[in-house]
Amino acid sequence: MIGRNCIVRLSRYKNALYQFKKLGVVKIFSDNLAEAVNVTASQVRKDFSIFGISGNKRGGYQVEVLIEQLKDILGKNEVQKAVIVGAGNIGRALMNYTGFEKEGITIVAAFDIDPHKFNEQANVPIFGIDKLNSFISNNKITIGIIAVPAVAAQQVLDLMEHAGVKGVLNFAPISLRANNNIVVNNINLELELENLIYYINASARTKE
Amino acid sequence: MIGRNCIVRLSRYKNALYQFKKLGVVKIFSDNLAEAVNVTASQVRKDFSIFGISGNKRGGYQVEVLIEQLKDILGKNEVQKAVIVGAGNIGRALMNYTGFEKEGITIVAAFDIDPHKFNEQANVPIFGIDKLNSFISNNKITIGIIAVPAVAAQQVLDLMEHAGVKGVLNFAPISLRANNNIVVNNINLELELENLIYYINASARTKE
DNA sequence: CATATTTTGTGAAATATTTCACTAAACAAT
DNA sequence: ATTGTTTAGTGAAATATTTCACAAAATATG
Ligand SMILES: NC(=O)c1ccc[n+]([C@@H]2O[C@H](COP(=O)([O-])OP(=O)(O)OC[C@H]3O[C@@H](n4cnc5c(N)ncnc54)[C@H](O)[C@@H]3O)[C@@H](O)[C@H]2O)c1
Ligand SMILES: NC(=O)c1ccc[n+]([C@@H]2O[C@H](COP(=O)([O-])OP(=O)(O)OC[C@H]3O[C@@H](n4cnc5c(N)ncnc54)[C@H](O)[C@@H]3O)[C@@H](O)[C@H]2O)c1
Repeated sequence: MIGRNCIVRLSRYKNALYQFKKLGVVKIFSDNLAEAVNVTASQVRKDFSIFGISGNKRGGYQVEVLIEQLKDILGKNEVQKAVIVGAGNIGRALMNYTGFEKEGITIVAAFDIDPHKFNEQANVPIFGIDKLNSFISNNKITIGIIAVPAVAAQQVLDLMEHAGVKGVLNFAPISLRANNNIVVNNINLELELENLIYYINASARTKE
Repeated sequence: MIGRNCIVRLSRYKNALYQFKKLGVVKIFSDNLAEAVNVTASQVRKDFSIFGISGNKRGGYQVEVLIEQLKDILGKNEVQKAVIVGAGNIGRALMNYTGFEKEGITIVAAFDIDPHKFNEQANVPIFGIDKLNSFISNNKITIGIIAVPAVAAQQVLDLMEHAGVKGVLNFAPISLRANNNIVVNNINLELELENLIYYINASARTKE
């Protein structure tokens, strides 16, 4: 199985390629991409070779072709539907965000336990949590986003898993238990800040 | 220099330890922690050995002591002050979040370019971006959070860097250029979802 | 008190990841 | 055509990370 960092780099290459494309760049070399993504040129070539992506010696890679190949590997050639559970601060920020659409990800509905939050007419409708199971199976939703308080997160994950969700992005700062038929990625902002603080201090220490 | 994954694990150990402490657990063994964090017991011990954390053979580690040692390594024994730039969806979600305080991180102010967003009386006051520089230096802020649109992100980073911020958490989905006197951690949610999609598909492929 | 058991701490071994370095293809220049 | 230059592709080497496995310490047991 291919490591997460490698897949993250593929996403970064793709993003960099979008920028290059916007600037009118048509062909690109491994070292241009390397610089844009802050890795070595051989890393770029090795990553590509793992996935059988090839360019032309002395001619580099065609930007458009490369984007398509990366999108293909990353499973971006069909629109992905996601639901959010928890229409609080984070949940609403995500619902209002328009940037996922251009990445082929649509947030189709949200669910909450608090009736004050319900709003079936909103752009992203907010339903009661009791509707989650049928909504997911009727609409073949594969992605769930957990944006509820930590205490409720495991229970929401269990609901999602049972309903047939295949992957979960979890914002609650606790580690969740899941079967291995479901993929869970955690966004833990406390941890990210903590991590930042470590490296700030580490870098201050090195400088003395 | 010690890799990010190792530091991330330290944070996870600490979080797991808080849970154990809450349950009244006083001493703990490497395999308990390993299970809680989903790594091997020797990984736990190796991590600890890197930082000179030691327990007692057959007696394991004292939960309270271990928490303090980890907090110390992670630089959590003093309160850290952070500012947000960009009082939009994400910026406001972070301002309203009370969970950072218990981690010793205080969001002391936010800054925006749009006068409609200004609110100097709010719990977390929102000022004009022109006040950023003096606020950071007067208040010795070390952490900046970028929550502005991608096009403005580099410019905000430059302002922060110039003002003396040492570490930045960036929510804009682009790669930023910084000197190496400043640490930048990126939270790229598009990328995280993309990554999730890759592994969902990969796991579907494996199962056939 | 002696013996058995548990669990740490850590070199060594095993894996995984990244970088090196070189071959060969593609193209340009003459 | 010939020669030179550039750059992809890739095994091999170098590094980094994780796991193994075992000696030594701490504690329990009889
Ligand atoms: N807001 C942030 O900036 C931030 C930062 C870091 C982490 N987080 C984490 O993200 C999660 C959400 O944070 P938030 O600030 O949006 O919280 P919030 O309290 O604003 O929103 C949580 C929402 O979840 C709903 N909810 C609670 N239990 C539920 C259940 N069982 N089923 C369905 N809905 C339920 C609540 O009604 C509420 O609307 C939390 O775990 C938090 O720790 C948030
Ligand atoms: N909202 C989300 O869920 C979400 C998800 C993924 C990524 N992001 C990223 O996070 C960032 C913020 O997203 P958002 O949804 O909060 O955007 P938003 O448009 O709601 O808010 C951006 C804020 O930044 C302010 N701003 C713009 N230029 C500025 C400048 N030069 N100086 C100071 N303030 C400035 C705007 O006035 C606005 O208040 C974006 O880069 C976005 O791509 C957001």
